Amino acid sequence: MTEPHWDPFNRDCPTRRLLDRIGDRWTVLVIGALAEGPLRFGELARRVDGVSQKMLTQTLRGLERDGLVDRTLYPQVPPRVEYELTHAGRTLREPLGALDAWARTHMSGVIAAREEYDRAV
Amino acid sequence: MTEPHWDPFNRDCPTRRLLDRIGDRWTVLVIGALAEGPLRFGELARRVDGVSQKMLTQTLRGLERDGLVDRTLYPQVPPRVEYELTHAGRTLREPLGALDAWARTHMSGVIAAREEYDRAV
DNA sequence: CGGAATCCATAACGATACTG
DNA sequence: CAGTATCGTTATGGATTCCG
Repeated sequence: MTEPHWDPFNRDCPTRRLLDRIGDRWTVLVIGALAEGPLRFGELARRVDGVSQKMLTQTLRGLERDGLVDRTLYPQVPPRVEYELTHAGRTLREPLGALDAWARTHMSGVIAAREEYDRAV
Repeated sequence: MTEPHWDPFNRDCPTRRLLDRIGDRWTVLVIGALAEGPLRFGELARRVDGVSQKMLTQTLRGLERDGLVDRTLYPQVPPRVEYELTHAGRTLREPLGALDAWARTHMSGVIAAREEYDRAV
């Protein structure tokens, strides 16, 4: 049986492009916060603990640009802006959920290994 | 039906810790290169196109520290060093493979959306 | 309320040179 | 071969201020 493998070998493979896209501190977290449904800007800011206004805006713009998030402006005063995952964005929930499941079951072991390693050094 | 969701809401959740771990330019690519079996340092460097010696070393040290990669030194001259995924490291192949599958099917659409968005601006 | 614009600190990374 | 050490650059993100 051949093990599954993905192709990280050349600079322009889809995997690298995806990593360039979601490999920052906030993108995955914002998608996670939007996984259950639309949220306003301020709600998002409160849910994703620690994100600054600037980074939240920047992250959302990037996701919008890539067709993963829809932005809806309700022209009121004060303005109301809602963000929600597009269809494409929703398809990301599954693989990201798998990654999260891995984190929940294995991450404590990783932390333990790390502390063990640091003691040895 | 409640949608599956993962918890990105507080700073210390496992998901954030995982993202801190694999959310750099090279870690996921190195795991991918090791997915099929052990490799020597030089082989890894050639496969992960564009990685510098420094970053490859640094990435491998981090993975070793976290118990995801084993390092075996064969005391010869010149030295031979082999890296391979640990059991924990191998369990990461599946969720990362799912992410890669997503990239292969959706990434071209993402790129297209991006170019469309940039034309509009 | 939901940003945009600016400034600044640091972390991430790459290139190069050297070594057991 | 498989690193380590150092340096310089760029990317990233945080804090602050201002605005419709």
